[in-house]
Amino acid sequence: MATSTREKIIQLGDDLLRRQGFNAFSYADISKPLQIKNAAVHYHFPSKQDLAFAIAQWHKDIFDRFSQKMATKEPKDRLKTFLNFYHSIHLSEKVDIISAFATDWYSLGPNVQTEVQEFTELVIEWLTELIQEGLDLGQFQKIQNTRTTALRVLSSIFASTQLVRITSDQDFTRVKNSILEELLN
Amino acid sequence: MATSTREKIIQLGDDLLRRQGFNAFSYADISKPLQIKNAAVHYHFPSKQDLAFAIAQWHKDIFDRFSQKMATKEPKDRLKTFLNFYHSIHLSEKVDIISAFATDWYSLGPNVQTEVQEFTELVIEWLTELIQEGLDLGQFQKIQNTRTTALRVLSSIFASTQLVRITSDQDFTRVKNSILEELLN
DNA sequence: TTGTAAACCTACTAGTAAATAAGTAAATTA
DNA sequence: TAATTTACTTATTTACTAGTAGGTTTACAA
Repeated sequence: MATSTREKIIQLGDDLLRRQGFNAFSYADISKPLQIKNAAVHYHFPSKQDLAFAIAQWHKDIFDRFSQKMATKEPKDRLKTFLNFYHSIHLSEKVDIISAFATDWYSLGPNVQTEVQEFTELVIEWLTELIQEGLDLGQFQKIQNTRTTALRVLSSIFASTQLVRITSDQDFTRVKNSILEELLN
Repeated sequence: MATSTREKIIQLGDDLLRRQGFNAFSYADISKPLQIKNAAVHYHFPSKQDLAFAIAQWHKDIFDRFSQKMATKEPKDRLKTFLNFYHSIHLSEKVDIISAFATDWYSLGPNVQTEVQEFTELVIEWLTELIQEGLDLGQFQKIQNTRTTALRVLSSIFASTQLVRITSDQDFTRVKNSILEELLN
């Protein structure tokens, strides 16, 4: 399956956004590795905001496919897969896309912000439902409000992808296991 | 008490770093509001790395004074003060200094990274001790490993300062209260 | 075969970035 | 009081930034 230039730009842009931040990479950082000219990137994404928008959209699509594929699995396994997904992010020296957008929030145009908000709400709702289901099935322990728990799982895990840049790899595993232990019976 | 230009630059730099990110502000964003010339900023901080270093150092000093002032108070109150401190950060549309540095990690020189690491370890250790003391005094419930708990408190709270940029103010209060409830008897 | 549109490239602009050299005024020290 | 240091300014450099105008190639459709 051949990857289009457009797709390659999005993927590389995503990589740079999450490794270095929105204001830390330029169109040259994209065009050089892909061996195309600067203007070619501008052809696909006239402005950097357009690229940011496409990256946000891309993540929405990926998450949609992910949640559909996971729909049949039980809450416990869904949570584990989710946490493992973040583990792979942290190993690749990137941060979660939500926190990447959050830190550069005031550099983003309004339509990008809206797209990111929609994506984030999608993830929070997915986690909230997962937790509710886990409670109903007796797989999870009774905790607090489900949205609050979802928020804490999300923020713990994505702060960890940032924090371990400063401290150590160990600390990520620690937090990850602690989330599981806290929820699971 | 007159604030020196040097001090003003650090404070404004800190503000910009935590509101917009390291790569999103320029020396002009500092010199203009202070009504000095660009070169004056370079006089105090020859390179942007030097400024970042000074900001990190500044936070170490502040935290030192903070922890000394708090030393006599009991764990429960120390935790509350700590959480309230972060609440004020989030209200000012800034993020925690640790997460600000973490996101721009690969834009920082090695000496700045070391300084940030030292500061972060300081905060984690302070939190770890606080939790241990709280346990010993019977003010906190038995949780998991103390460092793990410290990491989760820290990452929850500082991810929240980012997350609420995307979602809502409410969500911050939710997480903050949840941390307290979880620990307190 | 001609027309057209997609996917580029060449070449450029205008603006901004960090950083520096050299000069100056005021305060501090010898 | 002379020398020096501190805290700047003016003026400039080098490098890079996002973004654009206009030309070229390729493929596909009429």
